[in-house]
Amino acid sequence: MTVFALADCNNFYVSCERVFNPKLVGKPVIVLSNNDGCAVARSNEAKNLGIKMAVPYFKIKHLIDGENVHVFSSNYALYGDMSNRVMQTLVTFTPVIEIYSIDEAFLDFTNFAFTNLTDYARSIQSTVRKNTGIPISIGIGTSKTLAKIANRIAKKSLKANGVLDLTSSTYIDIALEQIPIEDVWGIGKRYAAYLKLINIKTALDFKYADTQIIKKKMGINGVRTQKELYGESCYSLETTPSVRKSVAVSRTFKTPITCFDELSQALSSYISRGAEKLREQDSFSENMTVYLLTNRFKKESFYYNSRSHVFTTATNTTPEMIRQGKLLLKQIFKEGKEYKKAGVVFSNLVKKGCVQQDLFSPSDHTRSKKLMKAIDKVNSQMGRHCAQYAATGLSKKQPWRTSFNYRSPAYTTDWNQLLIV
DNA sequence: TCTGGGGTCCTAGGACCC
DNA sequence: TCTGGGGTCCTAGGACCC
Repeated sequence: MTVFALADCNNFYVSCERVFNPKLVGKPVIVLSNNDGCAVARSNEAKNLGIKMAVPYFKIKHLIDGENVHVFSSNYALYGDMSNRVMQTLVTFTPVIEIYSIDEAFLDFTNFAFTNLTDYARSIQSTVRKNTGIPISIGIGTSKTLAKIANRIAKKSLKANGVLDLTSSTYIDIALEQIPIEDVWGIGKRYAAYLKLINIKTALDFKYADTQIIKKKMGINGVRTQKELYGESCYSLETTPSVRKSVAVSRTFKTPITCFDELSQALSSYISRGAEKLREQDSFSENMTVYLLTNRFKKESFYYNSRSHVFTTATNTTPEMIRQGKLLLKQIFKEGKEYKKAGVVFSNLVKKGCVQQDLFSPSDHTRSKKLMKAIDKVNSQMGRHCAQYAATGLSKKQPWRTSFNYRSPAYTTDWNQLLIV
């Protein structure tokens, strides 16, 4: 039988801010999404004030001012680096680990037969805290879904205090009864709404529900989730990070754009970033999709359109992609609209060495490959936007640039922003 | 006034093949 | 009058995750 532990950082982005700013401990703190749009991380104190996940900033402004909530813009350089530190510590406790997201990892405890798992988890918890300053919770179960549920309870229950071992079958059903159906891993808003209609309200209801009904409505994954609640593991640990099957870059603009040239600059910079990501993982793209849209909250005037291009030979060369991207943009751009967001998706990715060449127009990419390599090197040594394409615009004050008005310093990744004590 | 970004997988249906 | 069966591949859309 498998045994998995899920280690999950508590209110991760907020905890990262607190490590370098201890005055924030015990106070309500939130971290906002791009353009300071929505609350994407909340301290427990902020949650207790009723600030919900992903709520727009402008809707809670009164609360923030009234209750003295500390507000931060997203600081991805800091969170990414802190995440690495946490993961590096976790690896020292078991080499069999799946880094599931920026703040979560599954650990394989399967062969820890002579270990008290709760004690072991507590020592992981305290070591991570000591090494990084980040508080984590750990849930243990015989399937990933049960480990997730154990983690959820570990976080909320005072008695569990951050660690819960749910491998003993005696307690599983008691735990499942406390879990609302929408909190089960794999069951989102849509399925939860349906399940409640047919009187499946908790994880326990789901476990003992008619499998045929689940299969019909939710397909094979619904059945898997049900099995996982029985403790039968259907999702194994993915220990080797898999290469991406698609790469996307998109941004919402701070202020709407009406002008084609500005839109084209924004899109060119997203394509440029996407091409960099492709080169980072040695992938080439066969298919590029460009899309744009107006404010999705103004339903009456909403406009969305997209167009794709298939490259004869898969590529990751920025200028070639920008050229095609602009052609696609021209096809979907409509005069007089107020655009709020644009993006690009690269799909049908091919690994280096597997790119199908064109028999009738064989091309030599040696020069462009050298150029891309040189540009990537400059940018990695001198900073991301050091060398860029003119198509992305030369002005620093483009209206489409994402704003971060409350961003903390990059304490751990920039010599000029070190914490001064 | 103001509302994020980046992914994965599954399924149904259409086109096509023999 | 009466029109089969089995299979693959691709795509769009819908669901989910963080």
